[in-house]
Amino acid sequence: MERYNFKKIENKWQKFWEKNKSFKSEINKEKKKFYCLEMFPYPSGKIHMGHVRNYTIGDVLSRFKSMQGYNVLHPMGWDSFGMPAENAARENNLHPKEWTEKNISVMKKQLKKLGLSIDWDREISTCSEDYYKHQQLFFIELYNKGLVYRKENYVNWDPIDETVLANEQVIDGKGWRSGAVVERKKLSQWFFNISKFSDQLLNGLNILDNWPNKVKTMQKNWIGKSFGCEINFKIDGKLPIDQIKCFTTRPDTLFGFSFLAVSVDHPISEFFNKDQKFIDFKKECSKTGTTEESIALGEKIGFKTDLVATNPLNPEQKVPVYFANFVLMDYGFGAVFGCPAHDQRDLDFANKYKIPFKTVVRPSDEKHDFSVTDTAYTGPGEIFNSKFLDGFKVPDESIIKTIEILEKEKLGKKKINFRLKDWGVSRQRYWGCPIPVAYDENGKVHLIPKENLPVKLPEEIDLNKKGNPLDNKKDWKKVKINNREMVRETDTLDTFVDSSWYFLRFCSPKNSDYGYDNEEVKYWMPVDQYIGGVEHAILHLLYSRFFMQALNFKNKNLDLTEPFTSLFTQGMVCHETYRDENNKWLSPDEVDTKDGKKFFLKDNPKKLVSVGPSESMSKSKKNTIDPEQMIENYGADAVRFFILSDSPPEKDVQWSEQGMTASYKFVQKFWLLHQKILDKINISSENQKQNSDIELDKFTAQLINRLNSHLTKFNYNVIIANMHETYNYLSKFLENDVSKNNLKENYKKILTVFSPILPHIIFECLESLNCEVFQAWPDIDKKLLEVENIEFVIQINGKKKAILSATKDIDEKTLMDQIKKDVKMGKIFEEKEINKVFFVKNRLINILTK
RNA sequence: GGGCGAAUGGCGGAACUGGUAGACGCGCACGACUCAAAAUCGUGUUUCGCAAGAAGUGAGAGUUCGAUUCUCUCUUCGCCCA
Repeated sequence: MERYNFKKIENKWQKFWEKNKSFKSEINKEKKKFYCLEMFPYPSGKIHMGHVRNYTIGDVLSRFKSMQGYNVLHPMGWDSFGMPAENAARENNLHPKEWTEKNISVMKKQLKKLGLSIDWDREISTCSEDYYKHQQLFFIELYNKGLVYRKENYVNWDPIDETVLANEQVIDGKGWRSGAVVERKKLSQWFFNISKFSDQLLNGLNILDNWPNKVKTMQKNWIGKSFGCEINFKIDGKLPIDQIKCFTTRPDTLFGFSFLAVSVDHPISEFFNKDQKFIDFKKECSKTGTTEESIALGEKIGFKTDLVATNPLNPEQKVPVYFANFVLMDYGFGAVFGCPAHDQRDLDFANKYKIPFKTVVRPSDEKHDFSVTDTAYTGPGEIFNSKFLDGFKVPDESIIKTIEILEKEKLGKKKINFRLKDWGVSRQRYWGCPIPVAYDENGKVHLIPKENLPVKLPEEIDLNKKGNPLDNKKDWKKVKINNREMVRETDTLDTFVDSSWYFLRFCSPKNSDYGYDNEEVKYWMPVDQYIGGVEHAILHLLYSRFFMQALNFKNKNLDLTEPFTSLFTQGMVCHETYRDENNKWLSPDEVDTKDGKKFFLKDNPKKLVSVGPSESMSKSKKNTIDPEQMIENYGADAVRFFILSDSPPEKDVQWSEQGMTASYKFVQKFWLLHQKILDKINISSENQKQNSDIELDKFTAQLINRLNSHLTKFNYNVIIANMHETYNYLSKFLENDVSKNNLKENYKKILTVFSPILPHIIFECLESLNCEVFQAWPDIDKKLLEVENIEFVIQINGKKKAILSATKDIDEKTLMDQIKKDVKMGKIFEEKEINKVFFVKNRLINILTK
């Protein structure tokens, strides 16, 4: 018997699918559509195991849905703008475009080797002019709708490289390449007005029933709607400042007011800009960084001003005004009122600067002597020490009533605040979509006329020069609009913009006059199932949702606000980590073991290797496994089988060599079994159905029934277990005498339902069984799911004592009689008196004795 | 610091709406084949116990005839936000 030659067979079917355009998708209004989308990859060089997992999950679903009769759209493309291309270009002296295109061609070949059911005719690449020209049009559309604007904002500035750094390029406050201390610098930049849709983006989450709650909570927290009030504090001092506005969610603690803190970027700071001490303080603040994290962890420092603020509810109370590093200008109004007793951060600050304060909330069970010293009290209770607020229940009643009082006295007003900030889309880089605007000699913004789009990236570029590459490109910058000399915008768009609408492009990838075609989008959208890593739970998904809002804004272009009906977030692929005696990372193929406990260097078995915990695969820790190598060694079917087998798709999975070989062996065994089944069919004759035939009918029906549910719930690891069970069952089953056609029909169904997992070998099996290779998903005869005999669990006092086979739907009395007749069980009733009996139909009986 | 989630054999994990815990795989042990090994096949494999039996799903409580599943407290771990 011939061993299964996966290389030959996989290649054969991949060619077959390609030649026949088996996965080409076209509008067909007769059929229900299913749009299955996996997050498209960044073409970094080669595919990694994360891609294999992501795309295998999507492929199984796509194939399943199309067998169920859906018209499936399953496209693939490339998120191909971005920084790594520029870095690689510098290192290898290769143009970003060439580098990117080379990677795409490699990765496309690799993906094809996985046997994915992708409609490659719809392939898109965000760095192609054909894609980004539409994006420029969207930019103009959004600009005209008033959703795009310019404002000054801080960036991480590397003074040596004269470049803006992304947050992840700042390591310990220094530029990752130059090592220079990073400065905060103000630049004029482009923003998308995402915060305009805060409420819609928040409320939209409510209809996304098929999104993981985790992701919805993350988005909800990110949007951060808070209910509170704005309060004007009267200011006295030598400066021309009358009042400072604060936002607070806890106006009810106003009698605990003990200082006012403002951001160093607050407009009033300009009155201090000549004070050397303030300048020093501001510099000190910039060292602690701007992220909320560094502020939370860092030391809280303040700069005391001579200003005095008045408590609006208690005008005789005057408190000092500080600049403080923990107040951010872009949240609220850049000013907070400090209430140390009921906010830990305020308390730390007050204790540090010895600012006196008062406790105004006490837990309901505490009496008059409650007071805060080192730990702020933020829980529920009631207001005290607060005159006319005394006795209000904290939090709800106290906050609402206090706001009512403030509004009545015209001291403040109710306000909803959002944490969500507008989306800064300017990037001072070359490899991105050019922003289609120019500036006249007065710096006024002019849109590039539509007929002059796309604004193409210049081909020739020097990435080794300091500064923004496009800004250095003097000839490219010059542009004539309406016969006026102007200067182009040299920033490019954040690559998150590229991925915010690619799912629309897939519906009509070749539409030339707009980013998408309305009719196609109406048919295919929304995405029925979106699959990707949870790391994109916030930004990418929120930006995509925003884009739908923005395209619909004013003109209801799409008549659709949520792009992704269902979302599935898959876990990561992990592997053990290895280090040598010098603590240097080692890759798995440099390491060997005999017993799975002691590991040593392959080249030098005397050198022991220390084994670290299994972590998500990453190049920096060298714990990666190359998918192409695995496909080469074991075949795509075996790799698909393994990546689905060991863990539920939403959880992390451990890569293991043993698991991989086991999967390979399964594929081989499956092929041998297939030969045996073919032989059995050949030698069997066409008989009347016997017991064994009916048993097989039932097995098949139950299998399909279980698979239906597992597939819709993404229990793919259980499907793999079912495949093993089926293998075990069939190999035993062949010992029976069977009816020829019955075996063939059942086996065909079994092959069919496993084909989404192992498409190549199953297509080969179906072909050799003389069957159509594209099978429809089989229906089940419901009668076959019924069972005649139930294995009843007999419990005495809640403990399992025996199992008794009884006919289906047996009643309690008949079953009790049977139990009493039973040799072993009967005795119990002689000894003990029955107190009560619990009978669960077709399941169990629980007998309680005295 | 806040939010969310998880915890089941040596390991990965199964268990429908509360109803036989440990499916399936890996590993391990023994056996067959072999001069031998690998591969393959077969048997076994939660723990304690010779056995009958008992205990058992992170710990402790609660609801229930019955809890891996529901409730509360705690511990540990993970993720996200900070």
